[in-house]
Amino acid sequence: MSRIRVVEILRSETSPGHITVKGWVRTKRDSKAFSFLELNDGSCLGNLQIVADASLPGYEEAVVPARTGASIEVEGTIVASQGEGQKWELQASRVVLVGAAPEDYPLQKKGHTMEFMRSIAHLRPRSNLFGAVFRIRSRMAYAIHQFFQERGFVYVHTPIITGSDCEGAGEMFRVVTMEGETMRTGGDEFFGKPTYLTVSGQLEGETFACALSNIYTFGPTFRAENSHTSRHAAEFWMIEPEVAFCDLDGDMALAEEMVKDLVNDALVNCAEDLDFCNRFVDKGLIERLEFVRDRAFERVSYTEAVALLLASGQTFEYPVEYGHALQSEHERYLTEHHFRCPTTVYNYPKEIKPFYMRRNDDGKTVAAMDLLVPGIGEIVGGSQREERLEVLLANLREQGLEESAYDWYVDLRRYGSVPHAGFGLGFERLLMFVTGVGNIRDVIPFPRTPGTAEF
RNA sequence: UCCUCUGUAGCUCAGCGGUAGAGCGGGUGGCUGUUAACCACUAGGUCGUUGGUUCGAUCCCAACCGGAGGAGCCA
Repeated sequence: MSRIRVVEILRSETSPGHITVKGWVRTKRDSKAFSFLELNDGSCLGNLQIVADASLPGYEEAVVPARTGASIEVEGTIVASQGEGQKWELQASRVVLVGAAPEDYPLQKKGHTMEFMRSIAHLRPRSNLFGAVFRIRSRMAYAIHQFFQERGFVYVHTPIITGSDCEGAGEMFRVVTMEGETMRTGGDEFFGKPTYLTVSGQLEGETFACALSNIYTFGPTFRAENSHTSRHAAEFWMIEPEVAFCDLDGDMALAEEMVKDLVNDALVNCAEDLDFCNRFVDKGLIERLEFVRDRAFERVSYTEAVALLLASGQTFEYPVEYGHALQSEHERYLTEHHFRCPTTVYNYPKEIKPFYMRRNDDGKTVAAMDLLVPGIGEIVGGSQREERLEVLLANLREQGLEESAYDWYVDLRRYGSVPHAGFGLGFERLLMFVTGVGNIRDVIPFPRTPGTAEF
């Protein structure tokens, strides 16, 4: 008999009748005459309650040893439950123990700390929270493709191994080939030159935007920063759209629309899992997501933001000063106290931003933007790109960068240059925002952070 | 890289200058259409590592290792 998924049964209006389910035992309650088993197969948060009479053939061999963590296959009839707490239950006619779980199975029927769960990352998806988080992660990945595909964006796979050693977006991991235990470098490089793991697909993405108009990338990104925070990982996923014939306003509008769309998608399609997060992770989660979906985001220029912070009367650990980057505490004040909603800050001083951002007419600022959300900070960083050849070359020189290394990038400005803009959205930061989970390590299946590459 | 906190049973923690306890989990028995079930009994620990102080250290000190939070950097 073919297997039916638990989610289908739990959502069924009428009894699916005689069926087979397969999954893992979450808990079991024995009585003399029968056992209750809670079966979860990962198709949804909820478990299916199974009633197994002690008179079943094979009860001793299959049901008795089917303790928490064991995998089983059960055939039987779905009937309305006599007990409180569930609509349907499975009256078993046959139970097969597929894989036993000894009594040292680490996941107990109690709350565990997130730290402990990280130490058993191979088993934590079997818990309620991590099952929910990773179903949401999957759905959000799908929703991202849907968002862009519906708007005519082309998905581009930019390289993971890159030779651009000064993308300016952070410390990079070096790619080398091994000769036994020694690394082959110098004049004997596999690629003929030093290569690195990408820190951004933006520069390559721009080339495709200047051909296919609207593109996006969605893939792994690597930073070798020695960061020990709840918001940084060495390996994470990033979404980077790039749009030709687009200015900063269009860029900001796209970022805001995207965040709203993804939040809405989660509310609609991950309701049960979000409800769990709302109850056990962050009590205000759903209210906040609905707020983000329904209300317009705030927009302020960097100059206005600085004035606002100076006028706030707040004492900050780092003083607010025009020309300096906004500190975490400043961003937090804006999103969590002043506006109390997602906020886009734009037009930053050119000195604190990279060479490729478009110089504004005031000569002092560039057309950059950061979308900040309460609780997390920057979730999107983007800009209109400098499309004027002479200005771009001047920027390269001003920042002491080797012009020849960016030859192909500069070519975009030599041949049919167009105004264009784009941004990067940290996938995991979005997930933290959507699930309320406070640590990036808990929205990545097997997180890589300094000193940790287990599993 | 810097600052702070932390490391005691499988898990979560308490404790004390004279070598340790609880709850949960595990095991055994009982009971019940149960649902983080309940009741009784029971087994688990060279108190992160290495030095130092001391008659004596799990407890005090130092270094190291691991974990967490914050800062910077950013996504």
